[in-house]
Amino acid sequence: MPVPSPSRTWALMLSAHAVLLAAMEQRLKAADLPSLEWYDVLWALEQAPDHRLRMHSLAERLLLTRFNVTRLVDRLERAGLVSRQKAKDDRRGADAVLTAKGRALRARMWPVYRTAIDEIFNQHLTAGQRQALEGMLEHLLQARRASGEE
Amino acid sequence: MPVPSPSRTWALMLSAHAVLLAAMEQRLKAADLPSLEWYDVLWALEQAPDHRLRMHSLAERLLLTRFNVTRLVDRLERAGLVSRQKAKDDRRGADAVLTAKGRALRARMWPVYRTAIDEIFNQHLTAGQRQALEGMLEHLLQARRASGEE
DNA sequence: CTTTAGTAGTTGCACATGCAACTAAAGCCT
DNA sequence: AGGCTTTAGTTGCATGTGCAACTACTAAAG
Repeated sequence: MPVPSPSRTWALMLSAHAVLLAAMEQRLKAADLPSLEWYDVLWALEQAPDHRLRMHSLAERLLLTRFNVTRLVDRLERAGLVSRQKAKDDRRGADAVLTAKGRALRARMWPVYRTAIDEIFNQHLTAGQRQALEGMLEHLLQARRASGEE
Repeated sequence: MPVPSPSRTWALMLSAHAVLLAAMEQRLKAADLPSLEWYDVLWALEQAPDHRLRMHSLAERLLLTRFNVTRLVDRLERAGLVSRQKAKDDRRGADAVLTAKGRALRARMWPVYRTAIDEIFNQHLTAGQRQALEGMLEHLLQARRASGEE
């Protein structure tokens, strides 16, 4: 007769993620801004050299599948926030490139997102707790990476 | 000129969630079992008195919207894992009721899920870390609840 | 070269989700 | 009782996601 409750800690992690993320999204929506997913794309591109990334490395950074990124970029392109350009060195490839409008939108999103992170997340933890949490999460991620590349 | 990286801790939380959850789902799929979402429904019902729950309280427990639960239960019902029964006391209401088949499936899923939680999550943290983590997550959730019910 | 294998990205189709509108039944209020 | 509001749950429609199959190109092997 197993105790069938999944590890309490893991269950809490799932709940906390769901609740906090929903709260974040709500903040953005209330400010008439697009989703966190769009923010992630814009931010990934803004950080990238020349504000451009190959589709597959964008997928890797965002932890999404290639075909999902294809369509995510479709949407951002329709909204004029990024544009697609054929890669020079490999004629199969395409870069997603941040547009001026995309940069401007990200700049408008960031203060809202930042405030939400502070109020929903950071503010409720001490610096020591945040550091401990980072350590744990990084360790978990690293363990996963190690087991994935066998 | 804001530093536009979202809080590193928060970003790590998002990444870790995505990566660990994907790993969990993969384990289930590799064992030819349905998703965690289905597990959650089955487990919520198994814990409930009489193995039944009103649709809206199921939604609340699973942190899903009502209409999403409607269709989630549709799918589980089609698979014979739960059945719907009109509530007696309130003729608008409906209960989702766990079937024998549903119980059996959850029993088959649990060992796989449990192992995955151990190997992907628990094993990489000390008991002290898990406890600290639980404390933080609970505190965050509680802060959210407090701010939600104003 | 030219065949074969692999990689980058997209697309068709089936399925899942979000939102607003809907039906049906309670619950109030006078 | 009759009407107004609220609550439970479902559904239509537009949008998003997952998987396998596809096109176009590159790279490797003979």
